[in-house]
Formats: sequence, C-alpha cells, structure tokens
Amino acid sequence: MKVNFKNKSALDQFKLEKYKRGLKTSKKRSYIVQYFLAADRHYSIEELYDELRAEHPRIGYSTVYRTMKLLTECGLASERNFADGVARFEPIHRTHHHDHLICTGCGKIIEFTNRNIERLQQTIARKYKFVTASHKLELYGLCAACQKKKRKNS
Amino acid sequence: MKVNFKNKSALDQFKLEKYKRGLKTSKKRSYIVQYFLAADRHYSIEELYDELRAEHPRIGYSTVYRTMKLLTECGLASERNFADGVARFEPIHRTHHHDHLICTGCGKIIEFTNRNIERLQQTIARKYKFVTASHKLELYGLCAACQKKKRKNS
DNA sequence: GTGAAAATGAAAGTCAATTTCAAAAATAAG
DNA sequence: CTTATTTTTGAAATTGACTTTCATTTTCAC
Repeated sequence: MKVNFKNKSALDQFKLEKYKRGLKTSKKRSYIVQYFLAADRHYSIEELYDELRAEHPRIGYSTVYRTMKLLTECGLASERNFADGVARFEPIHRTHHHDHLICTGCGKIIEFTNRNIERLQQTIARKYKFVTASHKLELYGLCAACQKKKRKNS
Repeated sequence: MKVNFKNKSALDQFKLEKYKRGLKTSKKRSYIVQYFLAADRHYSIEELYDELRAEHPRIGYSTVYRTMKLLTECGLASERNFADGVARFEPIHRTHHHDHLICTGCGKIIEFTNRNIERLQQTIARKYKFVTASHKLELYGLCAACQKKKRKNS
C-alpha cells in the first residue's frame, strides 16, 4: 500500500493507521469513511447505515459498525453518548474539545466551546482533589425552530 | 390509607403519591424505599438489590427495579446515567440541581454545584437561541486516594 | 493467477433494562 | 371474619442496542 506520509488529511491518516495494522482496503469501507468524513455531522450507526444503503444496498450493518469503531480508534471519529441511549459518532477535523447543545424536539446538535466553563471545571476538580481526564457537558432544550413550532401547537 | 397531608417528609410524599394512584402498600416496597432514602448515596439497581437481599433474601430484582422507577416518578429519586452504561439512582432530599465528579478508579461520586457554570450555560444557550430544560455536567478523573494508589503501583 | 490474510454480512450472542404472567399479598366488600 | 377484587411479586421471557462469530467473498503480495 502506498501511503503518503506527508499528507495529513483525515483519509490519509486513516490509511496510514490501516497500513500500520496490516488492514486491507475495501470499496465498502472506503465509501463509508468518505461519506462519513464528508458529512461533518453526528451520526448514529443506524442513521449512517440507512443513508449509505441508498447508494450501496449491499452494505451490512456490521460493516458500518466496524468501520465507525475503526475510525474512532484511529482518532478520526469520536463516539458520543447522549441521553437517548443511542451512540453517535462525529468526525474529528480539529483537535480541540467541545461540548453539545441538543434539541430534544428535532434532535439537532450544536457544538460549542467555552474557555471559562473549562476553567471553572478545573477549579472544581482542584477543590475536591480530583485530577480530571475527561468531562461531559450537555445542554438539553429546544432550538429556536422547535420553540416556535411548540407555540403554534398550543 | 391514612396520609398526613401536612407532613412533607419524603416517605409521606411517596405515600401520598401512591394514594393518588391507588397503589397498595407492601412490606417489601416500604423496606426498599426506606433503605434507599436513608442511604443518601448513588445506587444502581444491582447494588441496591444485593444490599437489600442481605436482610430480605426474598426480594426480587424486578421489585427493586419497579420501586426505583416509582420513586423517580414521584420525584423522590433521580435517575443518572454515567459513562459506565449502568443507571444509578440518587435520593432527592433537596430541590436544587447539582452536577457530578466521578472517580474512574473507585467509582466514588461527588456532587457539586457552581452558580457560575450554570450562569455560563445560560449564556451559551441564549447565544444559540436555545431554551434549556436540563443539562448534564460530569467530570471524570481520579480522586486523591486513587491518584496515590496509582503512583504507588508505577 | 494463486494462496494467505482480511473484510463482509447474516445470524447469534451480550448485557442491562423492561415486561409478562401466574401466584401471593393487600385491601375492599359483604 | 370470609370472600372478592385489585395490586404486588419474582422468575422467566422479551427488548433493544451493541458486539461477536463464522462461513463466504474480496483484497493483495508474490
């Protein structure tokens, strides 16, 4: 396999990782990876599977599942567990951490970061003599559109 | 059933709720409720079930499960889903919201509140035109004891 | 091309959560 | 108190998302 070690694009990082592990390249996996990385949104396995099938009806659920796990291990995707009990994956194009605003009406997910909150979290951890490895901050509510919809229906 | 409407203790609130729904009182359920509310800590169904069995070997898992769900519906317990995928319940003795510090070493859970963080969360929600209904903030890391333990073993 | 190794997908297995259902317990009615 | 009605119980079955298995297909190094 030819790997361009200078190209740091996400897809190449994936190929490089595969190379190190001795994986092979398959059309289906490549298609899944490209589709997912291009989408730039959160996907559950189910959602991704459904969309992919439109173009590639012979893709199996397990393959989508395994590909997402692979991407996660390679650091190209991040697995998130929100309140509905279904795991979602997001592409990682940038390194920095972010948190989520989740609309309980339509499922829209917005990412945000806030240095002050991060700082306050560290203050709290210090107070309780904790060394934090990770954190999770999720705000659940209604987005502007769903608020409007709700007002109409009541 | 005699319900003292003036007594606002947690157990009575539970009884009142039962009264409204036409439930019956059973020894087992009462025992579970009392035990849980007295404990003032986080319990998974499994943990609670194991402890209760020590005294009451004939209590079934389903009964513990159903009682915790009941308590949650009555507003006397709150269900939390941390990163290990096992639901935990905490008694609600006070109204105000709090967040969690969770030790990934020993499982210890510390509750905290921080007005500034809450305020910042509202600022963020406003920025994205969200109206938040709830939020979840969890800090994962090692408590002082587990840090010490780790240093010893390495 | 050929053969070794990896990828695939349907089906099976996990694991916690939840529900079912026949028997037991609690309460109501007589 | 005794029977009738309703709720509760617990063992077992089911659910739902996730994960693994295994026989077959595909990939790739030679």
